[in-house]
Amino acid sequence: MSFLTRKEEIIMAAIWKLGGDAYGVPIRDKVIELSHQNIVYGTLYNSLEYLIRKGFVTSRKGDPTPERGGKSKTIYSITPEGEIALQKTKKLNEHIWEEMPDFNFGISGE
Amino acid sequence: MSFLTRKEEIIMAAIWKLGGDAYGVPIRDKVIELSHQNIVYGTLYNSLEYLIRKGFVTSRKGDPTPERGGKSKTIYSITPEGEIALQKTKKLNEHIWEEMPDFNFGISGE
DNA sequence: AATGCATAAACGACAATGTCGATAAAATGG
DNA sequence: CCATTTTATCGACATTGTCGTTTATGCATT
Repeated sequence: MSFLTRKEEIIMAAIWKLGGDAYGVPIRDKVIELSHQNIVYGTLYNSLEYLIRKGFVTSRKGDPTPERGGKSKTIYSITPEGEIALQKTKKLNEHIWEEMPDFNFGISGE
Repeated sequence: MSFLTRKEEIIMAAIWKLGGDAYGVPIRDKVIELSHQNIVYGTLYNSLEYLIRKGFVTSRKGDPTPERGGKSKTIYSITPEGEIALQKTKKLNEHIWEEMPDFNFGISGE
């Protein structure tokens, strides 16, 4: 495709809204908040892997200062290429939806 | 997911903009116009199949009055469920992109 | 220091979608 | 009939999406 997939878009937007980099748990929370849909960690980390392969995201190990426990956090950051991809996706969205003729869109009841 | 995928979204939007139903060739043209990306028929018809399975689109054979030749056209139409899916996708887009903090978004040069 | 608990990430198998090139089917004009 | 045009379908393979399970790591309590 060359655009972000829907899932990628949501995940990238989530990281973006978290300031451009964040680790798995808050990313997941934000994805759920944005999409109103659950996402399990397996799915999230897999998708992040795809994004890394494409060069839209990088990852690095975080500080070894966990509050309570757990593996060391992996911080995911959006790359410049990732920003561009996000921007292109935004443009695509706008283009797709502009001047959308309304037949009976959203007027189901009256 | 439960949302339309990116490809599905583009194809649905294309049919929508064509008045709610259309056959393969104009759909393809519209998809290319909307996405600025090529799409081969194999891809298009496959995706249409997925949409049919999901109940977002129906198909029927068109009039047997081709201009020059070709198999009889297959007309694809958006169902009420398809409209709803399209609407949900639109809402999702809006939600994802609202209040998007601009770091240096789109300001690459100066 | 062992055990259990909580947190974070990674694995692995399989399903769903996306992609492309090649092929088939139908109709018309010569 | 045959070549050409138009439309649709097939089939193989790549990429993404999904989920349940497992591993790693550190803190707290005994």
